[in-house]
Amino acid sequence: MTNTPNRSVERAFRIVDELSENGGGRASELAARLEMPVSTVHDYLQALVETGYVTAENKEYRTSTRFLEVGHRQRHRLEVVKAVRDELATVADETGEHVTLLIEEHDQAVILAVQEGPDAINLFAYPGARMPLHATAPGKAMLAHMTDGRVAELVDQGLVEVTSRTVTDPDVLLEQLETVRQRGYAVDEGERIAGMVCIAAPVLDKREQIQGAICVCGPESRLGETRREEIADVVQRAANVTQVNLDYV
Amino acid sequence: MTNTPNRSVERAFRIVDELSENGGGRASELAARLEMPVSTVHDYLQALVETGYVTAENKEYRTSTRFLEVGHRQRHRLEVVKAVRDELATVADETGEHVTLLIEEHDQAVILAVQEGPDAINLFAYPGARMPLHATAPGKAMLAHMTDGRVAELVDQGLVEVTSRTVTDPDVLLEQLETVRQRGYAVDEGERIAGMVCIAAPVLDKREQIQGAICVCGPESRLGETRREEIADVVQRAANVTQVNLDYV
DNA sequence: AAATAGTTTCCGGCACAACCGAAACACTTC
DNA sequence: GAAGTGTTTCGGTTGTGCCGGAAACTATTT
Repeated sequence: MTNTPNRSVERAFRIVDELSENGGGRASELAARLEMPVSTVHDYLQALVETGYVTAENKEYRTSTRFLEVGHRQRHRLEVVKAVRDELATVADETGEHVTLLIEEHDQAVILAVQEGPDAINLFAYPGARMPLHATAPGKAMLAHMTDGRVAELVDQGLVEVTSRTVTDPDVLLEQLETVRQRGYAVDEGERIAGMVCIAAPVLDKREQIQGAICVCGPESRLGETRREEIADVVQRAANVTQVNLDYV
Repeated sequence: MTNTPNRSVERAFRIVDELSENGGGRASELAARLEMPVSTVHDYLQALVETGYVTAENKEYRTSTRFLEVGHRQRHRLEVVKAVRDELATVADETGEHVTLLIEEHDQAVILAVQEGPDAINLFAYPGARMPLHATAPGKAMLAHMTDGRVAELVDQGLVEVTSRTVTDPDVLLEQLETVRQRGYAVDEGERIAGMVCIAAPVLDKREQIQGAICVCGPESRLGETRREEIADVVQRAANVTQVNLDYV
C-alpha cells in the first residue's frame, strides 16, 4: 500500500508544510527541523522558488501567494460555494453569530467560507482551516450522512480528544449521529472550543450525498435551549435553500 | 543558472498548475495535456494525494483545500495586510467602488484583499489573482518606487500588451513612473481591462521600501477628471494611514 | 453474456537525476 | 584578520524516478 509514492514530491511538500507552519524560514533552520542535510533542503528550496510556489527574499523563504490563487480558484469551482451564495450572510444577520460553510475532505472538516454576524465572537476561522469531524457540529452533521462503513473506518482511526467535552466513545458518537438524522441538525457543546456551542445542518444533493454543512457558533452563555432551537431553524432553512440551488444549477 | 532544479518538484507543480487551471481532471487527460506518459502522471497524482494537496474522488483529481490553508496563513502573516486593517473598507465606503490591496511578487502584482463598495463593478478579482506590473495602476505605483536597475530588468523582459491601451513603450513607462513619484499616485486608463480606470497609491515603509499598493477601480464613464482627483486623495490618505500602522507595529 | 474499447493500476529493470559530503564562498562578530 | 555561522556550489555514487508493457478494472455495445 504505502509503496514509494515519489520521495521528491513528498519531501517538497514537507518543506512547504514547514514553511507554512512557521511562516517562512531559512535553509538551515528547515534542515534542522526536518532532519535533512542543508544542501538537500537548499536544492529543494531552489526548485520550489523556480516553480513560483515559494519566494525567497534575501535568504528568507516563504510560501508564495500562488497557494492563495490555486486555493481560491478551486473554491470558486466547488458547487456548494456557488449554491450557498448569500445564504451565509442571511444566517449571519438573523442570528448575529459566527457562520461558516464547511465541506469534508481527507477525513476532516474544512472551512470554505466565513461570515461574521454583528455579535460574532472572533474565532480562528479562515478558509482552509481544518478540524476533526467527530469533534464539531458540522463534522457530525456530515458524518450522519455517510455510509456506515465510512464512519466505522473513521472511528477505527481513533477519536482524538480536542477538549474535555469531545466525544471519544464510539457508541456515544453513533447514537448522536442517529439523533442528527432524526432532528436534521447537529450540536456541539464545547467539544472543539471550550465555551463555544455550534449548531450545524447538513447540505445534501438530490442523491442524498453529503456536500457540506452550514454552521453557527456562539458562546454558551448566549445560547440557551430556546435560542438554540431558533438557530437550528434558521440553519436548516439555509441548508435547504442551498440544496435547492445545488440541484437547480 | 537554470541547472537542473529538481525535475520531480517541477513536474509535480506542473501537474498542480494544470489541475488548477482546468479545475481538476483525470490521469489520462492530464497526461495528454502535459505530454507525459500516463503511468508517470499516475505516479505523481498518487504521490500528491498522499501529501494531501490533491484529492481524488472516484478517479477525478482536483487541488485540495490545503492550498487555501497555506495561502491564508501566509496572507495573515504579511504585515501589510495587518496594517491595512479597515482602511480598505473605509475607501470602499467613501468611493463606492472596487478596492483592492496588492503586493509585488515574482515580478507581478498580486491581489491580497478585495473590498467592494456599494456601486462596485464586478471584476474577476480574488485574493491571489496576478497581473503584470506595467499594465496596472497599482503595478505602476509599485514600480515607481523600485530601483532603476530593477525596473530596467523588468522592461527588458518585455512589456506585454494586455489591451490596446497598455503602455508597451519603455520610454513612456519611465516617464509615467516619474509622474507617479511627483503626484504620489498612479492611474491606468483601460490598460488592463478595457473601459476600467484604476487609481492606486503606493504603500511604503519607513525605509521607503515598497510594501504594496491600494487600488480603486471603476468604469471610465463614472470617473471624470474631478472624481479621479477625489479618489486619488482618498486612496493616498489610506496608503498613508497604512504606512503609519506599518511603522508603528 | 460476451466482446470491445478505454481507463486506471501494477510491475520491474535501466538510466539518470536526486542526494549529500565536502569544499568554497559570503556574511557577521569579536 | 581570524574565527564563527550560514549559504551555495560541485560532483561521484546510489537509489529511485521513469515509463513500456501487461494486467485489472469500468463502461459501453452487440
